[in-house]
Amino acid sequence: MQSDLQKSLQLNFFEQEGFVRKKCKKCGSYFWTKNEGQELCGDAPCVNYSFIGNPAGNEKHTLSSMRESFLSFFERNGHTRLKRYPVVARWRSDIYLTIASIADFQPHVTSGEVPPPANPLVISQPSIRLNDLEEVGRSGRHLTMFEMMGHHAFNNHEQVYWSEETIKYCSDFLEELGIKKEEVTYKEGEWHGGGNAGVCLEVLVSGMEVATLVFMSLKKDSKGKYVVNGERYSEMPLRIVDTGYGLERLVWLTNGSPTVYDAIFPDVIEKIRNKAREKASMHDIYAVADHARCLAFMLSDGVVPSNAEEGYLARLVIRRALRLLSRMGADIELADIVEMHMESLSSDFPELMESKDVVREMLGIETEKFYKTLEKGRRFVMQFIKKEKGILPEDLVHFYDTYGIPPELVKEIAGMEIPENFYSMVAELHNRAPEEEKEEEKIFDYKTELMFYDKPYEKKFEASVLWKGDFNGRKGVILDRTLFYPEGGGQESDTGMLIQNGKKFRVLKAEKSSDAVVHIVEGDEISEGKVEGEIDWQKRYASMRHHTATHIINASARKVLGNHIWQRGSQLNENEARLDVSHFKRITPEEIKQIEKEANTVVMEAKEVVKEWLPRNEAEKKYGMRLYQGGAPKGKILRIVNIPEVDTEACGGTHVNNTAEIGLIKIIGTERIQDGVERIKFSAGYKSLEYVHRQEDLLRETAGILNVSTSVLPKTVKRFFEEWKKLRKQVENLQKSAASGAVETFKGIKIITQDGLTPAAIKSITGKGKTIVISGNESGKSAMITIASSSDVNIDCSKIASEAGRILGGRGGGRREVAQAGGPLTDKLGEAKKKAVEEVKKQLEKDL
RNA sequence: GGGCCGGUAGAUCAGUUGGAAGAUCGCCACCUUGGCAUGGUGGAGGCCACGGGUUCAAAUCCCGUCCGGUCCA
Repeated sequence: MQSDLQKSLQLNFFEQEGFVRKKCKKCGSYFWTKNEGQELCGDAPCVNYSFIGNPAGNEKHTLSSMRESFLSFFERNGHTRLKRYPVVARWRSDIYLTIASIADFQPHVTSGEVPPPANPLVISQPSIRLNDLEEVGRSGRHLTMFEMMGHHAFNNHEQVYWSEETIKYCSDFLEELGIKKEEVTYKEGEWHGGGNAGVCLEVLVSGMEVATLVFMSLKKDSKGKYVVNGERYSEMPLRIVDTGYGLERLVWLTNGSPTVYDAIFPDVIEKIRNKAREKASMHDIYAVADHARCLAFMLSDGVVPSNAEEGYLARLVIRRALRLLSRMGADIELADIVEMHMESLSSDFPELMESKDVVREMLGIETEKFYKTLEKGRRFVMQFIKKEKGILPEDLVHFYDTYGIPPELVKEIAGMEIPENFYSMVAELHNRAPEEEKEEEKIFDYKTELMFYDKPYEKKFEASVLWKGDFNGRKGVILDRTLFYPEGGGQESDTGMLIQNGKKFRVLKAEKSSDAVVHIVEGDEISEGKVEGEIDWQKRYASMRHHTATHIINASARKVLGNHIWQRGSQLNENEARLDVSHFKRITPEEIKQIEKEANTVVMEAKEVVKEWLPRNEAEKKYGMRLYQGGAPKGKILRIVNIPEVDTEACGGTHVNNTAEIGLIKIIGTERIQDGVERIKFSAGYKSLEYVHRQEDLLRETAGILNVSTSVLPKTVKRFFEEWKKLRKQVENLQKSAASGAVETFKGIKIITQDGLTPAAIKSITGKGKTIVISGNESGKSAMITIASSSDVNIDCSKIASEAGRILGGRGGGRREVAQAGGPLTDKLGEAKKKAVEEVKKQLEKDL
């Protein structure tokens, strides 16, 4: 550690309380202790846990009582208590899951852009980390989901507190738990994450790290003077106290049980054990109990199991739990275990129970899917063994990667050993070059006033040219203000005209570049000075309808399908809109109708669409995390589009003033773009009408062909299709029974020449023996001949086909017993058939 | 977001280098039996996902669409 950073940890607290700084004999790190004789840092692996069977503190705590002790301690000491954030980090684009309490405030608060929701604050944040998945259950201390309790202070303009106060709080809190200063060791260290870094103190009790006190004062900077973990950092104006107390670890510490699992959810473990086989491994039972708790949070916070993104992480945990459950032969469903957790957690987190039914259903579907995959895999492996006579390690990897067949299953069937480096072999497959860095965007210092927010219904405006020139190879113009909506938030850009001195410049597109809007134009050179602008109102108004309709469809889908519905993307233009939502099964036609009905009800209720600008914190407080449907918005002031009692979203798009303007919302179809994500396509206003008209035309045209009324179309089409199938069969059968064409007997062999025979008929005829069939066929631009013989006739049809094909101007070939020839010269079909008969006879003569 | 597989009879799947659409189970009818399980014989059931391309010829090769499976970040 760099010495100036190190010095910042020489706190007055240590001096006043009689702590001494020492260097660990084993690992060489520096630590603070009250015991002069202490030689080791007090952290694993230098020392072992000493609290097992010998709990620390004056009272055995539960999760609930420990959490409350922590939160109320800091509340008493001037901190504001915050509710937990979801375990899905929807406000962040760099991580899927919330991995720490500080993650709640990254990047906007830690960057200084947005003030913290309270300062200082205290929170207990459920966090999920899947890095050590393999260790969970086995190590006795690893968890996939844990609560990180943290008190945070953000020191910027106002100075809240820094390291001295932080360590005092920590020490006082531990003493309240009955852990004396003599029992605590503080180890110096560095911390980095999420683009920030700083020094930290690890708080160690009885050999376990129970908390980390981080003093975040650095930000990533390639020219910075500090180096942490190989990256350069520089000092930042915002200094952040980031503490993380492990709730589960503290509970464990005060219980002294053999594992952390026994301390935090003993009842769940007991129930699983009762249902499991006698010899089931405790490691497996612990792991299942842990995974189920993780799932309780993930699934009820709206993660839908999927083959991509955070949904895949949920599936990973589910499948691991299912595998363990089946290994221990447990007579209990995963959903039951998850529900047990939800019930016992519900007194502290009542929101978990709200999605109980959906969670059950999702787990049911996932369980079914998993066993189906296993069953398919089992059959596949058996067949593979039969065919290939052996399985190579590469095959094992391929099975897993492509079909999801776990190697254990292959081992069970084929008895082969799983290579030690199996998972690194899988990783190898997915190795790829790091992504190319994006080209740096042109950054302008100009700022364009966005007029379309205040005046969404204006069509014309006047403005001055601030800049003109080349913009990524096209002509660009920046104005001081504009009505043109630049591409963004899934909404396409406006088009229109710029007019200067009577000269017109077509605007093809508008793009945002930092604070400026660049208009991409066509035409002569524009000059400095004033311009008039006019947007293509038809296109804009249709886009506005589609955008507001998108919010309504989102809300309607949530109402019909459930609370797990979140927007996963959207695209809209003047013609149609599509909305991707998280959902765990296909949306049925019936549900589509319901969503459509809900949406159009909102339209008919003629609700006002309220648009307002709110500071981020205020908006979150007022409307909650549901705001973030379209991903993570930037900035400290958010634009809120609110359809009262229906939907509220942070959104920068253009919207109509009243839902009645939208007109008919018509859902056109759904697609499943990935497991767990459904795309709903729809249109609004005139576009819906156009769609309905197209559908009607289609029906009328179809009915016209059949000369029936549209109402009997299905019945009629069905009848025709059935009849067609029946007739086709009849033709086949007739041909089989009566080969009525020319029959000639040559050397005791029947030579049948009849055109238009179906393959099935030819087969049936040659099946009788001593027969040769030559059948011609003309279809459009080409002629074809099939030559077939029964197996007791010694001729080579392939050669004959080759000859005949040449006559038809093409080629021919096939097998000995049956061959085809064809070519474009349809008028030579007769000649080709004659040739074929001649060749047949020639071969028969030779044979005799 | 990226990669890899697949879509053939009601179900599970074969289908070789492009050259006549198959097996097993299930279904129907008949035979065997006092009846049932079973056994025997015969039969029905396929726009080979859809659209386009290459070719004399495509279930097979190429492209696109739709539907499904799976792994990774």
